[in-house]
Amino acid sequence: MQLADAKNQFVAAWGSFGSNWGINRTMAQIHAYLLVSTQPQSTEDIMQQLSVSRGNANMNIRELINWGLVDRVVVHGERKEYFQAEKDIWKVARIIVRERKKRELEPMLKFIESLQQVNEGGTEADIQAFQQTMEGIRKFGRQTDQAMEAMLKAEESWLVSTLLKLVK
Amino acid sequence: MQLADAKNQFVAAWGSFGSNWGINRTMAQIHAYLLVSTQPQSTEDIMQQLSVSRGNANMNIRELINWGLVDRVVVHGERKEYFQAEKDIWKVARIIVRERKKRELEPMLKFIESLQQVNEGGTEADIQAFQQTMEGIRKFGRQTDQAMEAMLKAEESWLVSTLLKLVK
DNA sequence: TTTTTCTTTCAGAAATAATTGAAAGTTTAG
DNA sequence: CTAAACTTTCAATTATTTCTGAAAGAAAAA
Repeated sequence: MQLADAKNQFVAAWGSFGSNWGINRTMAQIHAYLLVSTQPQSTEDIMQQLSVSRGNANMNIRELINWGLVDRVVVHGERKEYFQAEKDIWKVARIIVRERKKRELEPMLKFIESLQQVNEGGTEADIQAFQQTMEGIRKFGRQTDQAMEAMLKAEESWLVSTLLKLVK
Repeated sequence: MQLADAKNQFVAAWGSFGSNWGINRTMAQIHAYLLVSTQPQSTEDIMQQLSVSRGNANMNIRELINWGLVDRVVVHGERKEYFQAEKDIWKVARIIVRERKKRELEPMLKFIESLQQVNEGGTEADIQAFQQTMEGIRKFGRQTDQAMEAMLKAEESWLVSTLLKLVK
């Protein structure tokens, strides 16, 4: 199999994988493209390789930098900006977990907790049922939060080395 | 706080939370609505409460049943179908993990593995760099897959009780 | 069988999200 | 300072996803 074909397939697949998870296609594709580029790439390179406009490229590169998945790098003697992706997949995963935890999980948990203050507008039993449903979600959310926290602090091998033992 | 308000807020929030994760808004809202309903609800109920069309309601209910998150139930003496959601959040989480693992993670892993067969079209170093990137993703994917497998088999408390120890 | 009740389908419409590209803004070089 | 090189912005356009509602299909009742 040809290297160039494999890279193209990877970029396309990463794009559609991303959109299944609420990440826009172009952002995921740029990330994939930088992951399989050996050299830092310019905006022009990205526009040309992925056939996207300058505005689109700029916006999504910026968002990737924002997440901490991509860095600007200076290429000696060149004026324009170049970009490269973090290649260590474990670091990438940690960044994504950290960001989604902060941006989505934590606000959701606060919200659920605020809903537990219900105290009128229904029978005792109805209120209790609602509170229990919220409590289930809250507990699960807290556990997920703690698990993510653990992952962020743990070593690369945390998952398998400990969980496999657990299953046995 | 009023019970009815809390329920409405929950439905709305769950809908927008879902769309951040690639789940369509109405599907998430129907799920949320059934989660906070004490009685099984009919299609009519759902249409009315969420202000959605019959087609939309039908389609998303079916998809929820497909995932295993919602069941059809027979209400004594009634002809039409009623629906209720699984209320145990841990069961819900397991179902979602199982389905996404099957639908997305496993196919992605197969695909990445297929890309590791690259063997021409670049310098030795370039090919190696690509293969290493793929290997990183593959390893991470395999570990995630195993962790999910562990979760599916483990008890409710698997996350915290074991991972917190790990962090210390 | 015929009617009634309920469920499913799907083409078109509406809503939402992503993208373009030209213009404005910024930075560096001369 | 002025021009050139590069980056950012954003209104308008395009693409994608979701939703509607009427019609067709199915199942139960009469």
